[in-house]
Amino acid sequence: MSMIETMEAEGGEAVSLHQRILSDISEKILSGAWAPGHRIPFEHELTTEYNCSRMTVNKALSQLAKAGLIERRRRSGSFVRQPQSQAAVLELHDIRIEVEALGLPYRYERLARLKRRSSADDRALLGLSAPGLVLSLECLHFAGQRPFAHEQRLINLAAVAEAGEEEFLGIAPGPWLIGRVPWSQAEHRIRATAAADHVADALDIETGAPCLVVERRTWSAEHPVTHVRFIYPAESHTLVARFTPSQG
Amino acid sequence: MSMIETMEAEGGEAVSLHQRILSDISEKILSGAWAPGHRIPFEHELTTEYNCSRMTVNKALSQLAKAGLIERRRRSGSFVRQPQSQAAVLELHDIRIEVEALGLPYRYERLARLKRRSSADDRALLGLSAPGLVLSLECLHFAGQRPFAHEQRLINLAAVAEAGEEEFLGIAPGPWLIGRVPWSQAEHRIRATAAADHVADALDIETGAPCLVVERRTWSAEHPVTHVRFIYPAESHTLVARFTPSQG
DNA sequence: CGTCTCAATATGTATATACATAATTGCCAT
DNA sequence: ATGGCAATTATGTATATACATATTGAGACG
Repeated sequence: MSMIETMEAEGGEAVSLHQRILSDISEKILSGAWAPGHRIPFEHELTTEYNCSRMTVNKALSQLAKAGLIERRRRSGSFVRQPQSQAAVLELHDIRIEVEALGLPYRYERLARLKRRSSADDRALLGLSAPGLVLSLECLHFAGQRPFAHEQRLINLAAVAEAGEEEFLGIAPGPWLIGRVPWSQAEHRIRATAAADHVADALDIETGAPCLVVERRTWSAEHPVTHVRFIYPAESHTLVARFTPSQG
Repeated sequence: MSMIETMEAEGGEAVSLHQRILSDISEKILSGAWAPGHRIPFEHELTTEYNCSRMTVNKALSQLAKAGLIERRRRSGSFVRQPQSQAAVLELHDIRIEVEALGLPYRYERLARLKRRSSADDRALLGLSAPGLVLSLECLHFAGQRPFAHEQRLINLAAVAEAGEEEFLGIAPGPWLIGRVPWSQAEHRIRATAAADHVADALDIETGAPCLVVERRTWSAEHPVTHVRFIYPAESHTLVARFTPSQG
């Protein structure tokens, strides 16, 4: 009776059962169909519902528990946990606007520009699988006399061909892209780091000084568009995000 | 020959094998002993090293892969991924969950606790206008053996009187508050900084080393509830946030 | 000399089974 | 009633096994 059907689980996609259980239950929880506190079916019941072994159900539920969506109690069952995730509103920030909000004159400078075939690093940053042309840019943003942020950017020319003809001397890549490419998804990574020589020079700070790094990847309809890394000298910059719980 | 020894794996703690494999490998990666790109032993080899079945090893490695610490390639093996730990969405994050998602044992320690009348600084941080009682806490969160985050917290006792009776020895203030106080608004500030003496000591890093600072203020129905400042050693931590435009 | 095929290999997913552990239920004796 | 002691139950962890699937590497062939 062993008949491993990794695919085509009764007319579906080519997904593993494990995945299917996971998404089914996540769906029910995130959609609110199963409210916080609700007891989800016992492993035993899911076993018959999905016609699989307890191990499979158990693995999926354990993962949901680790992700914080459910809470498991021996002898009692598994329950939907209360809060829910809060969407972060970190907005695509425009450095010019930030600087001008401080009442300081904004200035932009393009340091370097290079069109090349994507390296493995480039592809990793952009999330590309196949090689192709990319545009690599390095820029500086000033607030008054002082360097405010260092920008290192990759643009996937397969997605935005016209960028290959632009020099980016008079306009920063951010505003240029926003006007041209509708983005459908973005991912931010925020961390602290010690300034490397190269960047420290550009920002006129000491090598090793703490900096805030904001990296952003943007997709347009599943196509990777650009990757950008902003480096701000510490103390000069704070990100602010506000939340209101998405109701209870 | 089945002899499930959930405990006392050759003179150790009462930890599951699964956990032990997870922390062993995480430890090697996070400490740098296994550099990015390094091929970790095949499942087959770990099977003999830990004297267990492949399923157990497989579960642990799959979890590490999901946590982003390693990358698995069929026919080639499993490799340490480049950057560092990531995880942590920019929600109301629970440090315990972050740490456990890395497969490391979580430990919490309260360093200091002080009930006092609010100073001007306290009021500024909490956003209070009138003086009153506050509870000041200092805590440390560990991932395995190493300090993971330093927490400095103020609780407005006018809003949460019961907190004054709690020692916070067995439970961290975050989870304690979440279970008790419905929050209606929160504000995050994120920046980089150089570790001050005091914090560097606690985190076991060098004074002046770059750190990521996450501050959060929380309100419940217009009443300031708490202000907390988490300090993470740089490189050990990255915030990740995903967006999809909310259309308009 | 390139390329095509095939076997070997490491991971991926699933099963059936076994025993451990914690919590609740219910029963029994006091 | 009630305090304590099983029995039951649901989850937790581990094993051995089976087959799927992707990729590498070596050998066959045009």
